[in-house]
Amino acid sequence: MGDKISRGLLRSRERTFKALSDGTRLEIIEYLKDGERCVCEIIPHIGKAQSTTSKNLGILFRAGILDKREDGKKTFYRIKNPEIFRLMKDADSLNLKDLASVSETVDALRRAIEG
Amino acid sequence: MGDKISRGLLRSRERTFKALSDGTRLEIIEYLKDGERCVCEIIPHIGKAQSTTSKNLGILFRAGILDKREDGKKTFYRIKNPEIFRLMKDADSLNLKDLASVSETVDALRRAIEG
DNA sequence: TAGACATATTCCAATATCTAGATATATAAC
DNA sequence: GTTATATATCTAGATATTGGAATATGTCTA
Repeated sequence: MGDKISRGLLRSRERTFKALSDGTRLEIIEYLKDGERCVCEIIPHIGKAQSTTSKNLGILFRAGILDKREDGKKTFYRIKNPEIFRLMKDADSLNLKDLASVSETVDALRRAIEG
Repeated sequence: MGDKISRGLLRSRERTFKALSDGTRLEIIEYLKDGERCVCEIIPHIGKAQSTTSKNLGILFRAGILDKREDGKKTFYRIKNPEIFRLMKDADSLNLKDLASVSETVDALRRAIEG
């Protein structure tokens, strides 16, 4: 209990969460859920400029979230570690519990009014 | 496979990760690991201005990560849902796997050089 | 070899957001 | 009135996001 957490661990958490705190990058991750895709597919799917998409891919790559493979003139990105999806699921379940408690509150209010 | 993720889910993930993408806020979360603390304890522990700390507490509260309870003239904050620590663990294990692969690489290089 | 293509990278500009501190005010409890 | 806290305003600096344009690299192809 109460163990001091290392600065380094905090900093790497921050880096990870920062990489994930952008909608465009979250969409890229979702798009790669089913397997690797070449940049030429990712760009039109995301619908942003080439430089923008390339920069975001670089951010995810440097954060250790994506991996890449070059084949001829194409580059394919993929999820480096599927554990990232557990992170997503955990985030979702946190958010869903929030929604659930809101809906419980709404239900309670409804009962109070109608009942 | 390939199910379209809802915009709403993406947006709430983004909100969650954004709230977690700041070192000060990560420290607050760590500080609350062992139970609730009043703002009067959190401020000196974090070592930032009162307004700054209060703002960060508000961000975590509005993101659904912290809960609060008022007692007299004091306010106590606590972790709303301990699942948040699973998120932290997941982030750590992603990062540690990265470190592991770096250290494997270093080891391989060392073997190659030293024979 | 010349040229087309895929991608990364860099530079630039515009805009937006974040972070923090300082200060002041509002509220409620003591 | 003092204390604890939240909130708002203002400032200032830092960082992020995007697009555009240009450039560099490397690969494939005619």
